[in-house]
Amino acid sequence: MEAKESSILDAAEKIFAEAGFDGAKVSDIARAASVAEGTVYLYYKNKQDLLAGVVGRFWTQLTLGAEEAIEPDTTTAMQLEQLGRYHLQSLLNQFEVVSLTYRARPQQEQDLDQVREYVRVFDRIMQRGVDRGELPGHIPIVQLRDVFFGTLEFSARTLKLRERPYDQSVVTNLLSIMVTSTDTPSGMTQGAIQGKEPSNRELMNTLKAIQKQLKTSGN
Amino acid sequence: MEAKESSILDAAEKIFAEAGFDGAKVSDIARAASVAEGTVYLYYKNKQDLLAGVVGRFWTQLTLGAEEAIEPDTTTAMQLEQLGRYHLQSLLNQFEVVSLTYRARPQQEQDLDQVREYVRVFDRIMQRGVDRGELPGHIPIVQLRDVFFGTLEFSARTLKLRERPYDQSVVTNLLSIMVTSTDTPSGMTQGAIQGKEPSNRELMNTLKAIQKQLKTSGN
DNA sequence: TACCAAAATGAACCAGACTCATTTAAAATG
DNA sequence: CATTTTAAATGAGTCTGGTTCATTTTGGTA
Repeated sequence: MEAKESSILDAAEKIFAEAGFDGAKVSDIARAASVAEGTVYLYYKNKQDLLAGVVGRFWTQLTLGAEEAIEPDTTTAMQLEQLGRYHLQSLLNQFEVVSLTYRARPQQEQDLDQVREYVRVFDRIMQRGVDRGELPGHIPIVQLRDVFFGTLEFSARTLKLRERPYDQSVVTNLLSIMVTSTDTPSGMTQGAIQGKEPSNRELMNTLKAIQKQLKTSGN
Repeated sequence: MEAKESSILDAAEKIFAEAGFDGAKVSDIARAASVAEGTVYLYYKNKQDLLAGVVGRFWTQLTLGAEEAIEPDTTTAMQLEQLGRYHLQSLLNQFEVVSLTYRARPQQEQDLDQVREYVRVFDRIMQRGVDRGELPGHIPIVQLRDVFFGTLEFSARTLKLRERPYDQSVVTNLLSIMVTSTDTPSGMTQGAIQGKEPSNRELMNTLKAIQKQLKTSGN
């Protein structure tokens, strides 16, 4: 039975989430899945592996959701904002599962390929942004990725800690510094420049210049 | 004996670092500290608590080091850069211990007051920066804090994962987006504007204007 | 209905965290 | 110093909970 495996995962997720990795007993998980203790080990090598299963599934689903949450035909800034919202919201909604990620085998190991997969969603958006000239390219994408996910994850923790709900401004502000313009809604389409407003591209260039300016002004 | 407690901590740090929390046996730690197993429990309620001790001490020392690493009489940008360098370097040097932090009782609990203490170093720098008008104040410090620490922590992981050494550009780039000008060395003193260069303050204002511009241009 | 392989079971096993009755060391007392 | 008192340290034994595996159950096939 295929369904049994996923029923075990469901149970594990539930128990892990409410008791933490150490607090969760395999016997409890087995009971919650209406299965004998030994059966769990038919599907997962050990408790650690079971955790990896739960966490892996979470990130896989997250990837699917992210791809849905992003409109393919909008600006990079907009896409980033969509991903940012989605990501922060997910972190908050499933905070316990996310925390478990850190219990899952310290880095390395292809245990968490799914996380890597998820991260690619971001990379694709950024690469496209650079190609379209919508992003100041002076900071490598890899670094921006750490800014993006690092910030959101820490923000989520902060919000949880203070028992605050989802806060849109976190995303907005993050993007304001990453792209130096963000919450520009859908209206801001590529070619369309309206009225006497300087184009975003122009502003972006000015900005770039200013930044260079600032960078060399000291010393 | 006071020294015994710290000798236990030393042993624990060593064993935890090389075997991870689950892999480390209390008996090994005891042996490494030349102490009977029961003695460990005289000083620490349980293994978890022992871990908290190790991690706590680490952050306390980090705080001390940070305060040393920061020149009190320089610009905010400079101080941030100093803290950034110091932080990233420490994360890399003591990566294993840092990772253990996440095993130490999921948030809440005053278990990790020491971390909170450390974070204040950042807050003080920022608050001073705002007071002196050296920072664009439109993003709350709390959020910038998450940007700062979140980014650096994720960057450290990335570097470790790719087996790369300390990379100064991470800090520089981070600050370039946070302060919109950073690696301005000590020369950039408050009042001193030299030559025909526009002052940083001026540039900052222009920037702010542009950002507002961009923010409203769409829609 | 009889047979077989795969799936499931749970009692038994065992590692390792934690306890506590006993021993050893240190301080206080006279 | 000898003696009592108090504190610190010990490690054998307890106990919890993850993991194994001989046995049973299930589901399909001849």
